[in-house]
Amino acid sequence: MKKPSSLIDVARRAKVNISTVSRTINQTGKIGPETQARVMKAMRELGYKPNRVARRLRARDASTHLLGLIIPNIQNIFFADLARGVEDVAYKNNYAVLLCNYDEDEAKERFYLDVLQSESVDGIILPPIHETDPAVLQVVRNGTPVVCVDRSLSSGNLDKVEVDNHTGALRAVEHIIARGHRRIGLIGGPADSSTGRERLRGYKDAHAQAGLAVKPDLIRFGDYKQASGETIAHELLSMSDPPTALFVCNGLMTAGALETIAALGLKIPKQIALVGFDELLLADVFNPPLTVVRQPAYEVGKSAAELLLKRIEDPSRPATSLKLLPELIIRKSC
Amino acid sequence: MKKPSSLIDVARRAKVNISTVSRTINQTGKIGPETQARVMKAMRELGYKPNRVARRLRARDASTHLLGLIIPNIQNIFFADLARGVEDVAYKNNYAVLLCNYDEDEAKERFYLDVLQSESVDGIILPPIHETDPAVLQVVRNGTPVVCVDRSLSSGNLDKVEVDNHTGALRAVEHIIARGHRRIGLIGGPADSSTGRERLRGYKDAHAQAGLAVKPDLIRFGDYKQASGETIAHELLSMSDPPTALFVCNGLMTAGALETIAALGLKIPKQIALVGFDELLLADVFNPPLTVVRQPAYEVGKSAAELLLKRIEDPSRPATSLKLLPELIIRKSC
DNA sequence: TATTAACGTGCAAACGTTTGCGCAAACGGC
DNA sequence: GCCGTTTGCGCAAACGTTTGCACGTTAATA
Repeated sequence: MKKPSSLIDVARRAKVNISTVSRTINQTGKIGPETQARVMKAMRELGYKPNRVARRLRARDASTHLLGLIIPNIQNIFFADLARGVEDVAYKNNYAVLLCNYDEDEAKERFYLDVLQSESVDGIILPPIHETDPAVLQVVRNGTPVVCVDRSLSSGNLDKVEVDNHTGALRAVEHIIARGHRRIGLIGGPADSSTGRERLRGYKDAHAQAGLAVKPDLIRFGDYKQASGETIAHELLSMSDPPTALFVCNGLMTAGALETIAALGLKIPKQIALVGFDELLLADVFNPPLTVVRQPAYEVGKSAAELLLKRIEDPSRPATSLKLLPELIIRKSC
Repeated sequence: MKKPSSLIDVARRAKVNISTVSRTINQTGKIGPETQARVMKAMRELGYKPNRVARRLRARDASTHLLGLIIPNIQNIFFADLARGVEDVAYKNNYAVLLCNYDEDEAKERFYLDVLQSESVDGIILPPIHETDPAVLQVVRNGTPVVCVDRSLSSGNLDKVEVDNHTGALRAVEHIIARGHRRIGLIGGPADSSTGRERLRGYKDAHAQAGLAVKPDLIRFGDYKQASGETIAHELLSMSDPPTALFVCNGLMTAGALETIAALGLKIPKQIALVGFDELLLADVFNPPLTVVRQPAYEVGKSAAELLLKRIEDPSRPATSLKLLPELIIRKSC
């Protein structure tokens, strides 16, 4: 392992003190122009790159240009898009992002939370695993800037950016009802997640608005993974009096439900109509094209990163809460 | 920002020297059992977490339990799966991974390469942006363990794990030919990428085997993004004598090509047959179900991480080169 | 011309670890 | 009972930065 050059090497070569080198790099303090030139030259010649580790160790208050992003599952396109959003604004501002994948596993979330704090990142972006997440609260109390995305945390007034899940689900189910359906199956998110609950609320409110009773046996809760969409769709569709339409609460479960529908040989939308949450890669060229609620995933990530950067700059600013509107894209599946 | 407890705090509370604390944590050196117990107790009481930054600063040779992963595009499901593979083995071995997204942008790749070195990660996994990538070579010369995935680097004998792109493409095009097609359009990868070239070679070899001439005007090179699949498919399909089948060299471009086919109102496979590289989320429930070459993306990531861990442990071990076989999944689109 | 202020730079401490060295006490073999 | 080894632990240096303080020089003000 060849040792990279350090401040000391540069200082020696430029015949100045290391503090002078440090100051020219960071543009802090007054340095004479010719000294500055000498230092720059030495840096170029040595190919000097500041050591981020040492920098972070020393300046635990100063900005260390590292962000943490903890997401449930990178294979879920929603989070991939979100990650891209934070990545892009981070890069524009010369920040790097440490991306962790916790797979909805609480132990793993803790592990990564520890790692991120221990790496002394400037701030963390994450969807809390559930609404009272003590580990996250602890991090907040430690003073690390945190912004919640997608799901919210009940306590603490944090910066957060979410999607308006209630409205999204409401519009979707309104649309389903307008199409004449009366028995609408719900493949929901986890009951203890804010997204799952909000979407459920939208589902119920749409029923109430239309004067329809909700039938509890048509409501099931999945875990946002493909397999659960598949099995729940199967349960629902093999009822003696099955629903005529399905509202599926995320993209992966929608794919699962589609598997089941295909396996059962059902025709969409005639035999079973379907509206999904999340835009999918082939949704618009699917047969039939899928009616979905598109979440502005990229924008969520982007806004969250911008908020986090602002908070890092000014830790005392009041917490901002953004709620982005999803868009109902009406195609042919319902 | 509440200051977390350090070795010093623990040492004070346990009434020992900090070196003793360090040694009990790392199980290095002989420590008496009762001292050890006292230290453990103090650590528990203070909720002590070692500071990874300080640790890395000090022990630039010792293992710091941080891996770097640089990928072209997290929104490409292939890389998401790959990332999951490395993530999983990293987590099992108590490593965290710093995930960076360079979007096929050379400047961004440099930036992240610098960051990772500057963070003194234990090792880096990446698909080189092209075959002679000086920035990567420089990192290797510095002594940082590197394993290449997906794409290879011409020089240097590095650990690498790739997919057998030639065989994958060969089987795919053999299949297309066996279905009776003679004019096969290729929507290829970038000409300067090893994957693009290998898949092209498979395409050509399949033609040669069948005694078919390859028609240069049926061969186009995309950039692995959806838009290029869309435009190239359009070019190809609006020729006066268009191809009867398309071989599309990655998943995103396949989605793009499907957009065009849908827009043109062409029937698959009667009017245009199609085989894609990469398994897609809805491929098997698509209408018709898509014939694809499935790349073992997760396994690539997994193997790469395992290789990297081995190399970190024993830097002098001979370089291993793995080539994983893709699988042709024959469905209905060709 | 004398007093200040500003400027440019160096010195050294601090961040939280790991680790080579040293030393006292305990121990074993003769 | 003496010497050499082992055991258990402390001391202090080192990793590469940033930054408060001090100090000499020059320029501005009275």
